[in-house]
Amino acid sequence: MKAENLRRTRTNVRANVRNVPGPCAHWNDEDADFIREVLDLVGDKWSVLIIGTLADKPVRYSDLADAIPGISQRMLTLTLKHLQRTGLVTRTSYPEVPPRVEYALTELGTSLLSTVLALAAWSADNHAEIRRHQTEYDRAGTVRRTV
Amino acid sequence: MKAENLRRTRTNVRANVRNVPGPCAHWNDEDADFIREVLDLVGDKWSVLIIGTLADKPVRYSDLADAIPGISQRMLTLTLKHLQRTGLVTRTSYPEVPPRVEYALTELGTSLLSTVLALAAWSADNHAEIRRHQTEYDRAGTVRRTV
DNA sequence: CAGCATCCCTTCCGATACTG
DNA sequence: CAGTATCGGAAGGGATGCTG
Repeated sequence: MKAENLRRTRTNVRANVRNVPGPCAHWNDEDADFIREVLDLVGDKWSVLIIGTLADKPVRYSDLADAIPGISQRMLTLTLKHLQRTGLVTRTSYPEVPPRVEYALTELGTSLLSTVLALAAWSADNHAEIRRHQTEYDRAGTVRRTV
Repeated sequence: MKAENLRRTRTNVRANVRNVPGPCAHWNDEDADFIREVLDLVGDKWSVLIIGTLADKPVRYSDLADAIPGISQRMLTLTLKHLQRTGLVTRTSYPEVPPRVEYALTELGTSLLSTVLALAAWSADNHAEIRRHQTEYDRAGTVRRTV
């Protein structure tokens, strides 16, 4: 189990501490793991784009590649497998020549889509304000660039 | 602008194509950029944990470090700066000895929290089913491990 | 058409040491 | 206490070539 490198350092102190303050009022440590699992899935570079593309109909592999700007073959395949494993999409291959494979959202995938749409709406709503903050923050950092 | 390596390859073909199919019924390419920006922010390893910890009261630097299991000093500082730049948290330092610095959610940060809570709820609700799919998927892959 | 395997460069991030 | 600076391993992800 390679527990040998649990040497206590200044970082990551809390692992060895009893009686810690709860991390957050909205979830416990275990919940935090779950949400991070979902965020790792959803926060990756392509998953959300794929889910969005599959939103209302099954799409075949090459059509996905065409529909999603900039995705590489490798990442398309990898992400689809990942989504499949999580139970968000299904893969159906039709024994024809030439071969045809269609990917579709499962019910689970659809339910996640609607949740993600809330985030998309937030993004659209607050995009301008975020930009404002960013440029202001960056401008403040440029003061006295003495070099 | 180093446009020289725009040699058209089999990957990433769409960049050179006119008349492409829209990527998704729920957002256009530009929206996709915004949502990915937010996902990059929120999908990173620590942002959500920090936001959750700041949910109902300002918290000082060292208390954040204690409250969030496993975070390194480097990542705490980095993520806080990132969240600041985006306008989700504020930093207030009190000129005392010893120094005290408190981080707090802005209104923007609070609004994002409530959106993220929806995702947290989804995670909790569907965690068990996701696990089911994962183990089933993995079991299927273990068939005929001939080596 | 629908992938898989390989190479390789970039980014992320934890550990560690040092400062106002 | 609240950071900054630097290093090195691990992971992410694009390009390319090959297969059923």
